[in-house]
Amino acid sequence: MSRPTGVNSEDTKQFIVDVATKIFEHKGYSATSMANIKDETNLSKGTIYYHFKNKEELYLHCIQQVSNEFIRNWDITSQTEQSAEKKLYIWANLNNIMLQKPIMNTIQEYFVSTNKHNYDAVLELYEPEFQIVGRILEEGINRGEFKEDLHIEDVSVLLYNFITSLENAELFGYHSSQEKKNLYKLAIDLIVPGLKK
Amino acid sequence: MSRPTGVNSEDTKQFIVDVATKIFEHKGYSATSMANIKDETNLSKGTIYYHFKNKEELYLHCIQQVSNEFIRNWDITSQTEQSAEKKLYIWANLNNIMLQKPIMNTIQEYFVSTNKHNYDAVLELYEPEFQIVGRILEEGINRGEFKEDLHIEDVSVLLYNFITSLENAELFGYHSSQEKKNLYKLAIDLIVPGLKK
Amino acid sequence: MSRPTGVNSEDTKQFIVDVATKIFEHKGYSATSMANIKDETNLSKGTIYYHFKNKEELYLHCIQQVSNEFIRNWDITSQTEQSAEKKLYIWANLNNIMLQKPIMNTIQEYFVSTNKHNYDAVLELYEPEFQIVGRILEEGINRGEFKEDLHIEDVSVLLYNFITSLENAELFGYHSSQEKKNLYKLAIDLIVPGLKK
Amino acid sequence: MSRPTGVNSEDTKQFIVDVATKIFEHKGYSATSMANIKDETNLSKGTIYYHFKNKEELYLHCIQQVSNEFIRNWDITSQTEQSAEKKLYIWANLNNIMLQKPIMNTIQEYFVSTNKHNYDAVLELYEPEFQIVGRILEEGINRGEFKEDLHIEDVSVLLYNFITSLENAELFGYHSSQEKKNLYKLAIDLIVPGLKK
DNA sequence: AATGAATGAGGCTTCATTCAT
DNA sequence: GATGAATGAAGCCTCATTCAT
Repeated sequence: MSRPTGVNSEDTKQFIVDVATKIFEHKGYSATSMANIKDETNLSKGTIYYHFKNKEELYLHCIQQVSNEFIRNWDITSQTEQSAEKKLYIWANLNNIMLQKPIMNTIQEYFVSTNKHNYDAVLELYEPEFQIVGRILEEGINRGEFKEDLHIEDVSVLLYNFITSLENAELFGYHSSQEKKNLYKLAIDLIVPGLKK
Repeated sequence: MSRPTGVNSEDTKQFIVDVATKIFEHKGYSATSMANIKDETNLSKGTIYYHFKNKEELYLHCIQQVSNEFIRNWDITSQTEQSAEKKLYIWANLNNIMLQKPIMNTIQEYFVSTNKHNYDAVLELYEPEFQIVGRILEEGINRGEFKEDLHIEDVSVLLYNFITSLENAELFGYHSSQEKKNLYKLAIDLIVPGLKK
Repeated sequence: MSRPTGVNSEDTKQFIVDVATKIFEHKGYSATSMANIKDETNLSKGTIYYHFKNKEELYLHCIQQVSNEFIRNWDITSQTEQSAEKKLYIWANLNNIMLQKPIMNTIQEYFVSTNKHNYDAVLELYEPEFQIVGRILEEGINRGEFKEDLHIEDVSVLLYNFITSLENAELFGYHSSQEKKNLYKLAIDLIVPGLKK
Repeated sequence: MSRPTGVNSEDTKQFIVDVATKIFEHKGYSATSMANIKDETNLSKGTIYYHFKNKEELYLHCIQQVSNEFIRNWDITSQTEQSAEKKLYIWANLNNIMLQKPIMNTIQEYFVSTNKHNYDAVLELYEPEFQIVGRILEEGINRGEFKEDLHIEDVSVLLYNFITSLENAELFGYHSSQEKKNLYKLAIDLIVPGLKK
């Protein structure tokens, strides 16, 4: 990722967010330093602080953008009329493609390391992504694909955590893109029988 | 948690581990400072360093102990002859009871924030716990309960991540003990159909 | 030594080096603390670390500068055509004037206390100064002043150590400038007969 | 060096001094820690503090012993009737053999790092060794070997520093025992013509 | 005599942040 | 808009020393 040349304020800000996101994804909130971001962007500390009040604001900006991007991608990918089951596979695959690292893995750490105590505020951050699962389930029930007595709320939580937990796949030796793709698919394979009528 | 009075080296060491584990669980590796541990134990910095070479060693000691404890508990709980399915429920429940926070959630962060690159070393840390799942699956297949073509390796990873990801339940509003218990149970309910013949 | 007012990065850096050099000369490597340097400069710890990666780099910077200064001075002082014998006196006197403390006395301690094992790296540090002696000897032999069978390498080591060891003169009660000057001169008086034909 | 077996208090104390001397010689005063000495002796910290009030006392004890040993050795070696010139060679050689490290190289560092300001106290520490040189010179003059107008005081300082500075020989690539021996001999070769009539 | 657990001051370094230019 | 020098709190760790046993 290289610094935009026809520099304009908004570009610089976006550039910082992009670089910072990569680092936060990789190192989490506390372990990422403003110096890391400065080094990786080749900008000055002053510039970063010109665009963002502090580390926290920059972090939240990154989170927000990744979340929005995911939603946008999902909206595009899922438009076509398809079965809820198919949509689960698409959703899992999108999670894999976008490697939704920060959302689950770093938000929690960010919260405790900044001594926040209001969990509701966390939830808000990934509420939109979380609702995607709920909507798929709802659709599946309405279409008669899934069991009618599924407790959507609970199952959403389970599915959401199940899929996002796979960002750790790397740790378990799933390095190639294809291996990961298969793992995400297998996850849905495994869960679908429990959902279907 | 209050300081043991009949002071003896091993007691002090164990006391530090117990306190530190709680803090690491709560704040993760980087966000936990040695000062935190000093304050919470009411011991001096020197004493903590007398018992542990450095923060990393203390952390690994904590991880190890939690892991061992889990294994020990599992060995006791799972002795009786039971179906693999039943064992999955017992295993999930044990995960809930022991709130296996540090293992999955902080190890990854620890690794990245300490610039470790050797993934094998991480795996080793929770290998024993991880194998539990594998053995249940194997047993289920041998007993004819589960599908013969299950890829044990992959499914272990999925199940392990699935269940350990639920340590985030709190975030999603599952506060009471009973709510959590139900969630863990529901997770198995959901996955069992995908495993069974 | 007082803080420069027309603050500019390079000035600050140089100011730190100048202050640090004095302290390292006086206390050696291990006994000099960054806090000493902070106190003596009236700068903040952060500022010192902004200019120098760590204590070691700062120390080496000081060493380097003192060495360079000596070489520069020598190059100026020794330009004129003179006998090798005369040059020895000039060289000894320059050593006295510049009080080459750190080079011999602290480098060794620095090396050991930082667990360095590569002797070549030490040598490099004062190689340039060391070569001065060699060149004087060579010149003396070529000019027919000194014995032809002098082993330049060995004698350089001896002369270099001889003269630099006199930085301890203070310890032996040589306090006034004149007393020291005489001592350095006497050293050459004493050694010259052994060199001459 | 291994711990004496027929343990008795005085043996233990001596053992500590012997081990500590080696470490002080190698690392100097500040860089040597009581933990180093504990590790190297395989004794407990308590034991070391039982025998020595503190690090400083232990250090001075070591210095004292090395100095005494040197004097004792010198007294034995130099008894026989010989020329002053010959004695210089013997003295230089003894310096080489005993590797008189701590005396010159660490005392200075010890003094500054402990904020001592009374130089006389340093001198006292190695006065006895220092006097050896003076006595050789005196003898040389009385015997008619050396110039009558030698300023014994000054020349002693020069000779003493000259020879003790060679403890750095290692740094200059003189590793083998034979190489060092030659260097010490060459030093005297070089200086003798300046002393002789 | 000997031990080793405990202490807290102080050492090196990193960090988020500010601000004059 | 952008820079980078400066700051001081806080982080990790080592050290000499004490003391109950």
